[in-house]
Amino acid sequence: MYIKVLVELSAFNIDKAFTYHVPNKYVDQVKIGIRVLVPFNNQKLEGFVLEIIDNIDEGYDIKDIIDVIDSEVILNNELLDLGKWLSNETLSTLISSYQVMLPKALKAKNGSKINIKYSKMIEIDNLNMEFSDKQQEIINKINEKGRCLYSELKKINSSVDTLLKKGILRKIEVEEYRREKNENVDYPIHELNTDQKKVYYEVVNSLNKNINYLLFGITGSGKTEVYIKIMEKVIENGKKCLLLIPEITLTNQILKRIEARFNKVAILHSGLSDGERFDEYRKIKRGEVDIVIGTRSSVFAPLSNLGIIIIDECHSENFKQDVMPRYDAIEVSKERCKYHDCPLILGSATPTIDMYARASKGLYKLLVLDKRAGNAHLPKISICDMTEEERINKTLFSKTLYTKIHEKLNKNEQIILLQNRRGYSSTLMCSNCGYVMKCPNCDIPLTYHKNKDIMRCHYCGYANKKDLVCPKCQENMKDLGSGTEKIEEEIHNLFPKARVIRMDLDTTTKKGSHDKIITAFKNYEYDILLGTQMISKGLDFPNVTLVGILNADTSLFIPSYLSSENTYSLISQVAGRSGRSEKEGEVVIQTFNPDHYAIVLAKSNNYLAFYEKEMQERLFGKYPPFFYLCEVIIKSVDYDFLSKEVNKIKNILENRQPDKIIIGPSMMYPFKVNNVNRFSILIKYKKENNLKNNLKDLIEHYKSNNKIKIEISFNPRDI
DNA sequence: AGCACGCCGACT
DNA sequence: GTCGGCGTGCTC
Repeated sequence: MYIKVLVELSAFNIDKAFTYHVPNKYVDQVKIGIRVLVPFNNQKLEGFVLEIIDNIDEGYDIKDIIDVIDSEVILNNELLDLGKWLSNETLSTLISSYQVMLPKALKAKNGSKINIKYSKMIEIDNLNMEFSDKQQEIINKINEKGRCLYSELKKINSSVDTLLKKGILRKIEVEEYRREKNENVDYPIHELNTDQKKVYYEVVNSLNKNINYLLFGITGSGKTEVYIKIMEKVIENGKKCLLLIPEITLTNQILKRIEARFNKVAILHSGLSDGERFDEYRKIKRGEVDIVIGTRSSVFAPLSNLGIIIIDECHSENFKQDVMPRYDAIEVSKERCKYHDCPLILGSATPTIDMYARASKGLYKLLVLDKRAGNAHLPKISICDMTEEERINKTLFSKTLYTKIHEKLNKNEQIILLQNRRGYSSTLMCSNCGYVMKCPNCDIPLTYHKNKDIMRCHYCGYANKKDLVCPKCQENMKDLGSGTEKIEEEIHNLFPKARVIRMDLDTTTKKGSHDKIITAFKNYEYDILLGTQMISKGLDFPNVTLVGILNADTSLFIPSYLSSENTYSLISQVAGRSGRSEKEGEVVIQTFNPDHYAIVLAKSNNYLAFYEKEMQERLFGKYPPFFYLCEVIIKSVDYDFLSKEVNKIKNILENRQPDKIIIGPSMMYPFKVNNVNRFSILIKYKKENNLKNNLKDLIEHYKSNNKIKIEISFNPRDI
């Protein structure tokens, strides 16, 4: 018996199945889709069995496999095919496509061991004697439940050991799932209103059809309740549901709500430990859950009879992965729904222009919820012109916002403040010559972290002590910019009695810290929640009546064709956190560009007008949805060699694709990450016209050159 | 990717 | 003389 094995290394020049011989003692255990250990170029590597063949005609010196790793199939037929589709679709290595679908415990990676956790349980083996009172107590306890944890019995009294020795009891090992279940919280079940019912019936009446829906529902319109009712119906039909959300901030919130309604739920996100994720994955694979909730990569969850995929906050750029394989979970979902012949729902209060355009063309079926559910109303939004407004003590707070915050604090209502830090990190700069401290590995300024008093690189994690004086001119280094930490300080000064909690990258690194912050704020242990982007989506705090956007312009000035879309979306989303119950909500937007259409139209909540205006801009700038984009990323440690090659590559592409607009090569930002220099070439096109084949040729050409790496990103969401 | 082989400089 | 720097080639 011979097998074709795809080994764990991800490089284009070895991204193919190698042939191995299976010794007789392993023949019964080898199946397609399991992992085996093989010798490979003086190494021991793990790999996936892709094919079984009886005889071979190659002239290689074929080696024996060393070991069989799995007894159960890791990659079933759907996943095997999906991986092939994915690597072809994203021009990634096949092995990277398989690896991304699996939890760490099941990836092909020699030497990584993540085990199943067992607990020691005690059962009754043979009752053949008289017992003392103490012994009887143990026996009764076990009889109650059938089996008991050894550690618990031991706590009652130690006669459990005697009974074990005598063969009255026996010890068995039982698989345990590590994630502790949330204590059940009661969530009110809402009756669907007329609009919600319309959406519900539309979907439920075609559950066995492969339709892609775009659910355009304003913030607070009750999308989640509609999802829940639809999922109930899917489960009633004996099928499983997959619910994707953009980031882990939201997982616990939505998990609690879903677990209050359904028993069998699994969750997958990066905040879980490797062991926990392994356990959740096994539950899913064994068919023990009806619903999987998770972030991007859970789109590959091994549900065998999928009945629906719902992608909440589908406008989020988090659904696109920005390392190889550069896939879009929305496109993968479409593929999986096609396979399972079931619907896909893309839900958002602010669909991307691209999505809405598809809906207008009939590629997505549009569903609309344009009123807030219950007695809630949309908040009153006011724009605060920072070029005119008086500021309090030279802080970032305008008089308007300052006054409103005081008002709300006095009424015991809560406040959310958004510090949109993107592209605006706080660093130290020389007050004389403008010198800033940069990362030695990546060419970006280091960010100053006041709580630890260090400078840190947000890309590679490099950290160093801060320079007290400028190394060039010996002047003092000054704190520049306004990270959340600095604003927190300002709030303390301006509102000394207010209880403030901060939520950003720094305060949420620890496991479970997201949830702690959100829960504490929800329980009114704090008056003000200060945070970055991560507080903008999905959170539901009934007592919040004021949202302040401290600087709405930062996202507007990012040099990206998506900057208006992202600004509109961010403002609408964060504004949507205000006034979610009976109390009237307010929003204050501080901006230096009070006339910009993204801000003006976000204020009036006029998505359609924004869509029309933005479509004109996109047409003018030759951007999606009028043109497709493809980014060719070229990396090398060797700068001189790289800069020569990127120009060659541009010329090759221009010669082969005269029908396309080719921009660049340009230096990526940041240019250097971990000492690797990066250029990109942007391709704009209307028709594919052999583009993929030409890019494949390019990869083929450079695959044996290990000085240069090429990666392709179709429909990039970060340029 | 990562290991061996091979060819050149500077050290016990 | 040898240790070790990294350029090149190859992996069933």
